[in-house]
Amino acid sequence: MKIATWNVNSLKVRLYQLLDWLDANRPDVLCLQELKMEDKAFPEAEIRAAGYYAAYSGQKTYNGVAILASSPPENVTCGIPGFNDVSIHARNRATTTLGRGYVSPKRDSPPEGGGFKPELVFDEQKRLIAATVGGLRIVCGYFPNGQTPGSEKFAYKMAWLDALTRWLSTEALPAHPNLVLAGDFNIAPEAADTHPEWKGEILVSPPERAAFRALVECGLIDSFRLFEQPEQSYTWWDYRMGSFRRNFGMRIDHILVSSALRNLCRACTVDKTPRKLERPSDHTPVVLELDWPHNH
DNA sequence: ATGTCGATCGCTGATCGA
Repeated sequence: MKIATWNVNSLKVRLYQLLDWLDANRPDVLCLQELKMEDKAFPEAEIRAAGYYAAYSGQKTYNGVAILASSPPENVTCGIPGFNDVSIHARNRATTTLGRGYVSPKRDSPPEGGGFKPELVFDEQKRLIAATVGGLRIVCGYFPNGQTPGSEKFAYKMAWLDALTRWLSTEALPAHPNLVLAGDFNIAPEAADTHPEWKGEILVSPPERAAFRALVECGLIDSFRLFEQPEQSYTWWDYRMGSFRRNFGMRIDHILVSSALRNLCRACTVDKTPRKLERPSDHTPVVLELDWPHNH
């Protein structure tokens, strides 16, 4: 099986690059992030004509994730159980200030007497989709960016990471020992994963890296590091400042595999070619070759 | 550290997020 991940930064803009890439690479599974479109706009016919089935969870302007596969994805679930569907009042404020488009459901007027009433709030950010393809559980994630350490968005990122790790260790991994977690993690796990002169804090801060380690410690392996890799391998370069030309990037897109799959990994590579096209995404695909028959 | 993108609202530019 060939399993890939790519943050396309608008599926509308990148559709023809995506179709070309599918033709050229024929992955069995492709995880997509930052669709930035609602489900009703998803290019179902074009994807199907390219020979792929799709499970998707879209959103206008922000986020949106999909799993494309050469056989129909089964048992599709969206969001992190316990995070997306059971938020408490304390999160309400954070949710409403996370930007345009993240409007919380209307609150009822305060109860008589002004007493505090815990309130359930649905987290609307479409950042996670999971499905079974060829007997493998595929989890596709668009991790929060976090903006800057100390910000409200950073707190959201850390809460999201915590919820993801809990869900994987207590539910998803026990239920699906053969699991792949792929996507835009918005974390460069080690010093080797950023340009040596990188100065920023976000995506590399100690708490984010600790959260990445906690994720790995619940029973996952960074497949990219199972293999010898070129120096300064990155998956994302800022559009500004000629970052791609200077290879001033970061490795923030990852394919993690459960321990049961470790010895089946054959190769993991970054494909820089789409980043060289006209109007590229700022991210480029990562591809894992797994010794796992599609009709397992 | 930010020179670029992409999307929105709604006008052809300002604003936001990354």
